Amino acid sequence: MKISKQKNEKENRLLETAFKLFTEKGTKSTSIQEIVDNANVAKGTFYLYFKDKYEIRDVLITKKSKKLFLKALSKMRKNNIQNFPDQIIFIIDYVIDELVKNPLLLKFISKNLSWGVYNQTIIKLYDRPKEEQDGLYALFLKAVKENHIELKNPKVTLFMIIELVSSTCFDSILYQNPLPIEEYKPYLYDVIRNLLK
Amino acid sequence: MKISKQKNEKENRLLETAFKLFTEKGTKSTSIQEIVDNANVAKGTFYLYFKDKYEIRDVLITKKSKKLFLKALSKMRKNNIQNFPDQIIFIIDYVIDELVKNPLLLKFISKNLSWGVYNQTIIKLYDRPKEEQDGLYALFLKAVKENHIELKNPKVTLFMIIELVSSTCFDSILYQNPLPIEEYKPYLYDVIRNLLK
Amino acid sequence: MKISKQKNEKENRLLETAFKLFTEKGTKSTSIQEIVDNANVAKGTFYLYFKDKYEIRDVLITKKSKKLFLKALSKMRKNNIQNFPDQIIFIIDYVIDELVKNPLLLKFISKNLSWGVYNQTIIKLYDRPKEEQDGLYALFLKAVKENHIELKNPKVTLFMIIELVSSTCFDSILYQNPLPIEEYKPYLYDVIRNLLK
Amino acid sequence: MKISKQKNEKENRLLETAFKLFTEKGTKSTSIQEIVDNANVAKGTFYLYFKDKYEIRDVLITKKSKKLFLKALSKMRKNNIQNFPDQIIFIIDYVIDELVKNPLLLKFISKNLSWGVYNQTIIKLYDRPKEEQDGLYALFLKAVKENHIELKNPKVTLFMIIELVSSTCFDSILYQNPLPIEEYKPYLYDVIRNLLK
DNA sequence: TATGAATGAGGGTTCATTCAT
DNA sequence: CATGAATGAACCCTCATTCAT
Repeated sequence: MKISKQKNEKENRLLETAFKLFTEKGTKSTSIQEIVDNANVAKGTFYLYFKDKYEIRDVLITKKSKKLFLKALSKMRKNNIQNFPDQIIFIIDYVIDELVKNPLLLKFISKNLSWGVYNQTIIKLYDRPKEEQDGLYALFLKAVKENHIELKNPKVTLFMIIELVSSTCFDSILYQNPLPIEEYKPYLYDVIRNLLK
Repeated sequence: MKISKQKNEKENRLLETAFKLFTEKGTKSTSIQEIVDNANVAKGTFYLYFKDKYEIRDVLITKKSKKLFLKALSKMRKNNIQNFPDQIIFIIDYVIDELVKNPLLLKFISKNLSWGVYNQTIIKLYDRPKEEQDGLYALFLKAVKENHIELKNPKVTLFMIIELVSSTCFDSILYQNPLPIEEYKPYLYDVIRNLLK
Repeated sequence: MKISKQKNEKENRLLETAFKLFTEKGTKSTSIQEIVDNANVAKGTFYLYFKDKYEIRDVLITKKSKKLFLKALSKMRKNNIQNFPDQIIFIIDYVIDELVKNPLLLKFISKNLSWGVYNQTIIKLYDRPKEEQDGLYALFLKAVKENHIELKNPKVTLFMIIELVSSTCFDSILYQNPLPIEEYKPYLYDVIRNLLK
Repeated sequence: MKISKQKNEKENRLLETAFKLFTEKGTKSTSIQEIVDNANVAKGTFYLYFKDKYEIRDVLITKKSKKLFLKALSKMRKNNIQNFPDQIIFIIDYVIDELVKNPLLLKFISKNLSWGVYNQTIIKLYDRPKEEQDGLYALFLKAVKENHIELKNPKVTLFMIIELVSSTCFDSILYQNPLPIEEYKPYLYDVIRNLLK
């Protein structure tokens, strides 16, 4: 038990250090040497846990994203929001606010994902056998049905929403382009509500 | 004159070779050595024209994009399309079709641009003093006015359109996700027409 | 007793696994990690039985060679061959045939021994105090005497035979160079019979 | 011209240094780092001339062997030896004496070639289009014919001679086993003369 | 005996950049 | 303008060996 604790501790230290460095200076220009130096771990130890720099990056993206969405979902349930478009907006709003608070995370995600890939990451996030019923896409579908909303193609709609939000908010939060995020939100939510009609 | 032709010829050979290699094997794993070898040029010559690998990459993105949009605009004018939303859709449709024909270009652009950056690239494309009146944003504004279209914030609208198109079409063309591009187009154009009301 | 059986079992598992990997991918590119993984044994356990990778290799060469020659000798005795040169040829022929059947073993031996070293390995094979009378060299000497064969220097003759056989047969079996082994044998045996006159 | 001289100089310095280190401590335990350090050359320079450690080793073996045999042939011609077996013995004797004087070279060759491979290296040594008539095998054949010597299969005979000489002399020179080389020579030359009858 | 997490020296390789020609 | 040999920092990765459990 003590051993497995230590083991976990090293892995965590590597993950946290890598995240810090990746956000500060980008994945490409962070060397494994730097990661292990800052994590106070031997070089070989890195390879005990991760195949290479890109594996630790992917683990980080998945972990961080999962955490973010789980928090959003749980908050939404607590707030007892019933109306479907309101639920969607709530989740988006929550995630945006989190990213505003944590621009490093935003930068990290944005720098490591090309167009469209985040979409797949997020949708697949919960698609594990046991939790499938709770997967993001499954939840979306279920909610669409229950709220008697008619969409020509719900999958396409979800896809467009995720892409629109992620690609535009990145600019808005980090560069206030075309508007600061709080001013941009009304336009964005307007379009989303339109998409859900 | 012959000399400056030759000079230009070397630069062009470097650009074309770099483009070919970047699309085939990615920017990162293309070395300057490979570029100059394939361009039949000495290594030092590369540095006469470009600061480093990333400068030549940026020059390429801008050149290729500019060419693409200029062709789209010129085609649109020839076709004498008057109605404003039709004009927008025509340009988008033309660009998408070009990228479908040339997926290497699409892949190159997508792999070298993170969220939101393409947007800025495109908008700034023509924002040089002399051509400002013909800049993409300027053209958009002028057309909005002339067609008596009322948009709360035209800049935001243009921004959302570009981001939505670019981020979703990448997935659709390359991976048929969520739908093959031809099936996806109707949904996309529908949303765009809605945005322009 | 059960314990010592288990101990022996682990050692044997290590030996067999190492042999398999060494023949498949070479000694140098087989790591101790691979050996212990395939033997289902912990890494530390390896060091309980062998000093390093090269010790286990040497143990293997000796064990495998010893087994081969013991089998050849026992077969020869069963066949009741009396004439001395016939005995020598029989043993050589038997060993060659075994190596033809098992080219991995041949490759393993050939890749791990440089010129002349195999000779010493073989000659010393039985030179342990108690068995000296049965050592290869002792046997050879005894047989020379008993058959009233006159050799200027029996040791030199045995040495030349072993070297000639081992160095030429390797090429012949594995690469059919200068001839396939079955066509080469007559030339080889001819020379050996000449050496024994 | 000055450049190509300098270029050649670096390559030669690398070759000589590598040879020295390889003979002193073996190919495997000589690192490229050591080679370039001792040659006063940057690490990258090594890769300008050789793919890896094993390419420089092979270049060395071929160069050194070629030199050795060319010297032997030229000496033989000067000495005007006519009788064929005497010619063969002369060449072997010359090469043996050279290796006795230069045991490092012998060790280097012996440590880097497994059974039978040297044979091929030597035979192919001069088999280039223009010199084919002077190739070792061609020379052997021509001489066999001219001296009206009848051999069942000259290629096999040459093969056996080379292997017998190389594999036994290594032991004899370096370890005086089974006899010091000068005492061993008569036995060896006896067998060779027998082979050539 | 047996384990296997941790180590870190050491090796091979790449490549952007410089500079003398 | 053009060259390309030379550089050497930087990187990734492997693996034999140790040692606390």
